[in-house]
Amino acid sequence: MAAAIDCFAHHGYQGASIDRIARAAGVTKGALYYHFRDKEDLLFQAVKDRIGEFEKHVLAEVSPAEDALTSLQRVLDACFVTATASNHRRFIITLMVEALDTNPRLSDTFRLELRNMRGFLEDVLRRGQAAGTIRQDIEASVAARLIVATIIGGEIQHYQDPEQVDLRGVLDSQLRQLADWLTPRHGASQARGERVW
Amino acid sequence: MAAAIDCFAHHGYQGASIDRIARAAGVTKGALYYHFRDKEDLLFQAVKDRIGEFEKHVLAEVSPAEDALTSLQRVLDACFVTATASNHRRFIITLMVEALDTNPRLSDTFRLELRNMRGFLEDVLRRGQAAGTIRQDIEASVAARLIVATIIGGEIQHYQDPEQVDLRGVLDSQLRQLADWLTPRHGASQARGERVW
Amino acid sequence: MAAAIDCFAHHGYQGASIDRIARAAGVTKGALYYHFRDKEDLLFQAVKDRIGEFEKHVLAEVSPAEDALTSLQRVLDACFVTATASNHRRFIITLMVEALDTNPRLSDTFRLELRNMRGFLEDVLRRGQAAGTIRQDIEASVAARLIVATIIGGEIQHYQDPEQVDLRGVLDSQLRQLADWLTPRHGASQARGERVW
Amino acid sequence: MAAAIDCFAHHGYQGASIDRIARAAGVTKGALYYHFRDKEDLLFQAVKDRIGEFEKHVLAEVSPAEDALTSLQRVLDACFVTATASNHRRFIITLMVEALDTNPRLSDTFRLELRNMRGFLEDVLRRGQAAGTIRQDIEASVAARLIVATIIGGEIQHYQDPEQVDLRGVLDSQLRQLADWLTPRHGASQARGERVW
DNA sequence: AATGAATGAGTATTCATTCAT
DNA sequence: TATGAATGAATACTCATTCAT
Repeated sequence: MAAAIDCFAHHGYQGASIDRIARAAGVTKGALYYHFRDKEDLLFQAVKDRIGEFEKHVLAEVSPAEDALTSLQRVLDACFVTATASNHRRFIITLMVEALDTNPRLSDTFRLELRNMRGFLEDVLRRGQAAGTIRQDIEASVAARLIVATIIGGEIQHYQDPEQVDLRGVLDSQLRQLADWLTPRHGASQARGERVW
Repeated sequence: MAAAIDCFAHHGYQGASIDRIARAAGVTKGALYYHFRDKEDLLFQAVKDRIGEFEKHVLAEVSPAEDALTSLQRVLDACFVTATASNHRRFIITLMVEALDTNPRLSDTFRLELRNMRGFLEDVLRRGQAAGTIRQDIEASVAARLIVATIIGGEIQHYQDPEQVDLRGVLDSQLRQLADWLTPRHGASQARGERVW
Repeated sequence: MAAAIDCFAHHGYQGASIDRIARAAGVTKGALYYHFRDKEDLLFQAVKDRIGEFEKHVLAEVSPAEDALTSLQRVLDACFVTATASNHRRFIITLMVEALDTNPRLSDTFRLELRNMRGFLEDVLRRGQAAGTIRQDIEASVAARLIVATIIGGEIQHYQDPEQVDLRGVLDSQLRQLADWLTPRHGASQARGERVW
Repeated sequence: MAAAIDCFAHHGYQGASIDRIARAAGVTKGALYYHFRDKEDLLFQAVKDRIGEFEKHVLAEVSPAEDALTSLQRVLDACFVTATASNHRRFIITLMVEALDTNPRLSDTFRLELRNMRGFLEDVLRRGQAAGTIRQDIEASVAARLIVATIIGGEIQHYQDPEQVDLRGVLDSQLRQLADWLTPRHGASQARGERVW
């Protein structure tokens, strides 16, 4: 399975041949087919495995009690760890893009995962708004989309150009930007309580 | 060529067979091989074509004289147009992710393009800082990375889940966020002129 | 196609590998796949070809004007020729039995062919009855079934055991039996005109 | 073994995978290989089992003392029972045709069985001729071949097209035809004792 | 007596590429 | 310029068989 994830992460679904995966795993193709129904099954098991692991990681780190910005930091840290320690974020991003039009069932899985992630962030932000640590005039769902966008876009830039784009740096600056933007101000529009988002 | 771009955009490089491209183009495989050395050549011509077109589009729209935020809006609009009118942004994003490990030469091309784009945005921001319309305490290069990240991440979320993620909406909210964040404040830290980014 | 028919006739559908057929035909597998969509397509083309040829042969030999028994002889002769000169009857019988449960579409084709053949014989017999050369008390449809049964059964015995079962001899004796049985008698039951079949 | 016979009967030898047989039998492949040397061994045991059972059935039903036509009826009845109650006739016919060229050893077995059957029928007919209930001018061996032919041909038509070809009906009409044909006449040629068969 | 895991040769099929015409 | 036929290597997958346990 580890070998499969590695191959999928680097070559994509179509590019990772069963032959290569088997060789990487040090077994024969027959052995793979004994454990997995077909290539798609292998892929799905791998995807489920990794998504589950990521969600577990996030849920373990983020406690509902704490401050919204701290929670945000925890999520970004989880992304960093799973993106660098294992190659598992890359695995997911590579396959998500490849699946867009080619594999509806896989695409469904990823769509659901991103929805979950946006939903999770939305909750965090709403709790922050209730606690008064997050601006009221920002729509949580819109902000969640922006956060997810920056994470994905940052990761891709990093994979593309590790020399110029340091993932840690991107995530840190992103967090500072978000803190800057999400924290209540003491200016005029805020005082009037208008919702501009 | 249009047929090739379409096939590549939807099925990726590996998934788009010469046969399918030829059929989509209404010619035979032999005809393709008369005009292009091989599949990779076809891909490169397609990529060059589209990247060039996008850059032309942006450069035509953005005039160096105007306000930084207006320029930013122009860039986002260009992204929107090329992402929806043709499928050419999707073509680029799909192939960029697929190429990451599998095609170094193609990956180089995309790396260069993203560097260009970040450089372009950096220039715009720096001009804004010089004109005083953009906060001084933000590092232009870091902000450029964030902008590119949100664009790419927003697009991917949109392709993934068009029902829940409306590209126009994402880009608009992104522009408002950037305006909010990049515009000079009249608070304390700003006054002191510290650079926190 | 000739090579394919030969392979199918001797090894059956499952036993005839594309590899073997291609080698027998002196081309590569790719060439086969250029001309036929898949193995089943190749089989169907072959079956259609041979069934059509057999039917043409029979229809060319049998003129509606002539005596019923002469027509019968012509049909049996056609079976003999196509069973020995080419291997095409064997091809059909082998595949018909193999297809029984495994290939519904092919089985349908064969079902239709046997129905055609029974229908054809029925017509011949009915014309004989109308002309008074065939007993009235025999139901044409039942007799048609018996005739087809003896042909198929005779062929199979011949393929099974060519030393002991000479196809020519079986068909000849069969014709004599049929003549003996189908020709009107001058005995009692016949005089009374009862239909016992 | 029952599961194997069932699988072989429906899918043929090549089409019945060890896996499927094992699953149908509710055991693992390993268990099969403990009891049978290989797939061919399994097949041979199954064939021997069924052929033996059929012969026992026939011999138990047919007593040498009785009338030839009654014996014939008994044989046809045995065919009917073993063809419908179990699927064992079908098993034999399917495999017999498949084995023709592909499995010489199996083909030998079937050749022997058909020879036995023809020999058995020949004996019955000869006894009938000795007793005067069967026409003298028919060669017993030729008639035996015809009888076997009609049985096999009738069965195949029935398996092929159960809606149009009712096995019971075919066998009944066949028996009546045989009775009609084999019974001594009181006409001219018969009186002269010529052998036309 | 039986299992579960594994093997390796084989199967149908695809696909980038070539080439005579 | 373009086609149609062909190639050969690669691909996903199957299956009879083996074997340690």
